[in-house]
Amino acid sequence: MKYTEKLRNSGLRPTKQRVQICNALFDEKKTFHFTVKDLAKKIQNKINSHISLATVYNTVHAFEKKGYLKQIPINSNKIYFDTNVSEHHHFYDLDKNKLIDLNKCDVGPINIKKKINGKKIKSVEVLVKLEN
Amino acid sequence: MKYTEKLRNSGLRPTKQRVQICNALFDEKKTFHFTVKDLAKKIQNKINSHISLATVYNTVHAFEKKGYLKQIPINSNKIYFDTNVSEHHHFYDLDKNKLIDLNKCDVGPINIKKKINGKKIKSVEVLVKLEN
DNA sequence: ACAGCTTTTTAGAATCATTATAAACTACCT
DNA sequence: AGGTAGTTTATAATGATTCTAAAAAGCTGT
Ligand SMILES: [Mn+2]
Ligand SMILES: [Mn+2]
Ligand SMILES: [Zn+2]
Ligand SMILES: [Zn+2]
Repeated sequence: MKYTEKLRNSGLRPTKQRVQICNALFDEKKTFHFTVKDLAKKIQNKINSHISLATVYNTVHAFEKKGYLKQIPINSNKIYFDTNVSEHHHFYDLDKNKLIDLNKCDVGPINIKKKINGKKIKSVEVLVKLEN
Repeated sequence: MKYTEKLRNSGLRPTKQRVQICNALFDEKKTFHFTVKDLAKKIQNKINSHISLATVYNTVHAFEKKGYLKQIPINSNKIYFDTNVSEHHHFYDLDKNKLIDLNKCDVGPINIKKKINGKKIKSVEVLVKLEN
């Protein structure tokens, strides 16, 4: 199987559900943005067995912890995830309510001048809000 | 009253509740970050009358629409607001779960190279995640 | 001050995303 | 195959936010 090793290597048992979620997430030609609800629906349409919503939540969080997915910082009461885990940024179209990728090369280098004692920078993410 | 004109000028009737919310938000020496629940609690402690949580929600949203407050882009299922409406950015301390201001001058100029047809940029916000 | 009209406040209910529970099931090891 | 720890599941619980519709308050003209 395509994803059994990936899962096993990060200490996650390659269950049928996890492999199906991997298929939905990582088989696509293009990376994409999603909420857990979106993803669960997508999987139901793809396969004809049912995966519990709780399992999709659990798995998405496990994958995020392993770095297979990341969350997108945005002010919403829903959490948006990204299958593109490379360093990149986002446009947020306020009218269509849609996220659009900004590759790292689409944004000039970002220089954080302030330091916080004893803390190190884990990530730097830019959100560019768009209107008409 | 200190805030009646401000409210009236933006088409909001200066009710007792709105003025009290203004006091809690804008009388502080320093700007701050909050959730609506936080703010409601702060107000209850300050005054000894009660303001409905729904009113605090309504008012915070009205103020945001008028530009007196802004939301902070962060991946959380709670919405964080900021009384600092100037162009600035944020550190997010992942361990303490706390937001820290980055003044505009703490971050070098940000150059967005990509354009989206027919859209204009409303804001550019940076979130810098910190870990130990 | 008062009537008439509009906006606002309010308690409570409804909604919706997310997390917790704990029993049934499955993968893995020997 | 049997034992054990990890996983899935339906369902309940939680918690933030929004909705509702009736009561209260603000405003304008008299
Ligand atoms: Mn992406
Ligand atoms: Mn601030
Ligand atoms: Zn992205
Ligand atoms: Zn701030």
